[in-house]
Amino acid sequence: MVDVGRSPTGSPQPVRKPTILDVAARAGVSKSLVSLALRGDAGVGSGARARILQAADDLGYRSNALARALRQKRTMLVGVVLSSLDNPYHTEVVAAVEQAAEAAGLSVLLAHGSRDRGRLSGRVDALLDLNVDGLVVVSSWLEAPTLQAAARRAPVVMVGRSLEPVPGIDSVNNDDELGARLVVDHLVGTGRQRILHVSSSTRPAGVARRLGYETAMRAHDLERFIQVAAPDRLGAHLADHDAVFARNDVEAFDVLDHALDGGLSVPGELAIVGYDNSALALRARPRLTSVHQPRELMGARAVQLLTERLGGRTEDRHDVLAPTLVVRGTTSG
Amino acid sequence: MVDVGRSPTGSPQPVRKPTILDVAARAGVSKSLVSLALRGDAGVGSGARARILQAADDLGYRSNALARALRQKRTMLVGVVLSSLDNPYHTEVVAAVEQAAEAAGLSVLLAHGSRDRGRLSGRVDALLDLNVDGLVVVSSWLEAPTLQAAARRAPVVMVGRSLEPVPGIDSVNNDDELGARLVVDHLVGTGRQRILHVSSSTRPAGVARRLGYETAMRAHDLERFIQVAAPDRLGAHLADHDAVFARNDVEAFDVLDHALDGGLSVPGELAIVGYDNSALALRARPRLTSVHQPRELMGARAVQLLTERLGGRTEDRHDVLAPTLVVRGTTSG
DNA sequence: CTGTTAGCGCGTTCAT
DNA sequence: ATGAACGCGCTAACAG
Repeated sequence: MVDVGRSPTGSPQPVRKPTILDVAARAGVSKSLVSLALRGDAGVGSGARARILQAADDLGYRSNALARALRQKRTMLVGVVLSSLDNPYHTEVVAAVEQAAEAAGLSVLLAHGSRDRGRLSGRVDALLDLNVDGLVVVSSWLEAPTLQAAARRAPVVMVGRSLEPVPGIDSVNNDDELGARLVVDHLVGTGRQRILHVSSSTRPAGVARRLGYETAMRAHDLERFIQVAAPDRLGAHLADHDAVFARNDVEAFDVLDHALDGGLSVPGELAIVGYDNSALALRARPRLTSVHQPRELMGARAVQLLTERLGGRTEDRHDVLAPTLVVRGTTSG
Repeated sequence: MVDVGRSPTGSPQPVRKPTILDVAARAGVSKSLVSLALRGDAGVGSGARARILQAADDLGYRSNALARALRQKRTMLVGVVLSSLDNPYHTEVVAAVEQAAEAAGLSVLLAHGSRDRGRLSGRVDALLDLNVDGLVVVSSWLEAPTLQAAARRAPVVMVGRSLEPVPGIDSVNNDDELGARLVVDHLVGTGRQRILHVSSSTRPAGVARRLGYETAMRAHDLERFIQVAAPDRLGAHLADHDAVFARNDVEAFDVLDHALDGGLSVPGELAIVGYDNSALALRARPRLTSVHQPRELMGARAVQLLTERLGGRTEDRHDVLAPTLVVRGTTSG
């Protein structure tokens, strides 16, 4: 019962992980040949190959990814940084990136850093320290210097809008101004005039959407109303309007909540539109009209841009995809 | 303009990352001393130390985490696997684990694997291949063999319930049976009798909650009603009951949605209770009564169990924390 | 005390 | 099919 490696409780520590040398010894060949065989190199005799595979299997050998990465300088890993686990849209983008990465034979590691600059850039470093082959940023909280420093270590693609375009990093975004215009046009087309724009933050995307709202409202020759406070401080504001265009679904959801609390009928007295068309839009009652960002496409493009960089491209690319409006209960019915 | 390292677009590739040797050369010392100095070893002359730090700074040197991990066999990394990015409760648990890990000086890497066995266990391997010091599993989809194999490589802690306790891995969980009893007692205490339990799945936690429901109902000498289909196939079922206890908040939210669609008043005609007390509970209208799992505590315990294992503990531990009921609008008002 | 040399850790790669 | 060198940082043993 002195069976190290399998204590009564099935403990973890004991067994030193077998290395390539153990496999080589067991198969009676050199470690070089083991390396070749395990990676399916053609020039390995079938006898040796069989013995090697057998030995590796017996020992439960797994090559040490660290050692390999150290030598090859590539990991087939792409890091994804995100600052918000609780905004469904962000996690949906992440899922899309994962899917595209997997299709490209890349493995995704996530690092999450709440909305704190320091922590977040620490997470970026953690990923880069692992020598990820590329980085996808799903957060607008990283500052240009941090991003550029990162880009010096690995290709970086930003999904979503950064404050200013950062030289050296690619981006995939939707056309926020167009999205805002779709919203305003739709609302005006259904007879709304006093359209309030709600945006609690000055995140880049929010700014772009606000500009889009202003432009579109001007085009319709309508008065602009902008509420920059958080939705829960809307107070009696809502009653003065017949529609709200919120910066994103999260805020639209909150606006809806407040409107209903205030006894307003939606969409009767107040129409509400969100942005992102996230899962939240489908949880709202009534269902939330929202601007759809083509996340699958965006995720796929992000990975594509990354692999292009890895392939040698050096010019920056900034893809802008067209959003679409999904009309639901908060503006019709 | 042959300035490699800073192409016109600020390209990434060029500059070979400086190694410890570069720093040593620049400071005119051996690489050993650089290593010592950078890690704050006492026995380094202040002159040398200054020159080394200066050199490192000039070069923007960052030690290669891979090389270090390879040597030291520890990474100060803890991997977190999760199978659902869209269940708020899961991401809340992850956030709690992150916070606790950070407090313990550990850095968290996330791997996400939808609800597919194969993919998920692939993600586990990816993390282990990076030599994470420990693994926290926030998913009930990993099978015992996979978990045990993982535990052979690093300490594994499961947050939440696995089908069977897996020897060799620790766990932190809430008492699902108690949670269910709290729900039933509360409902009965407010005059409900025909309480339907809704559970679309047979995940371990769901099973435990169902058992708890049955036990509690029996204790009250009440008839048990169990609906195992997804909430959207509830049909007219709801009208036959005066309360629903759903397996988790996601399903409770859906039940609420259907009840309202069906013209039932909540909580008047139908009371609804969820489980997890996730962000979703606060998005529902009326607000969802739900069983609170102490996630911060659970996250902290998970990290604690991990560090204990790293410290040498070999007996399994299974922490069970007490849930509490948070009463809100779907059962009162 | 301060600093150096030598070699390890593990897998890949190249010349033989 | 193999030995030797390599990638990069850590560390035990040793010299000044």
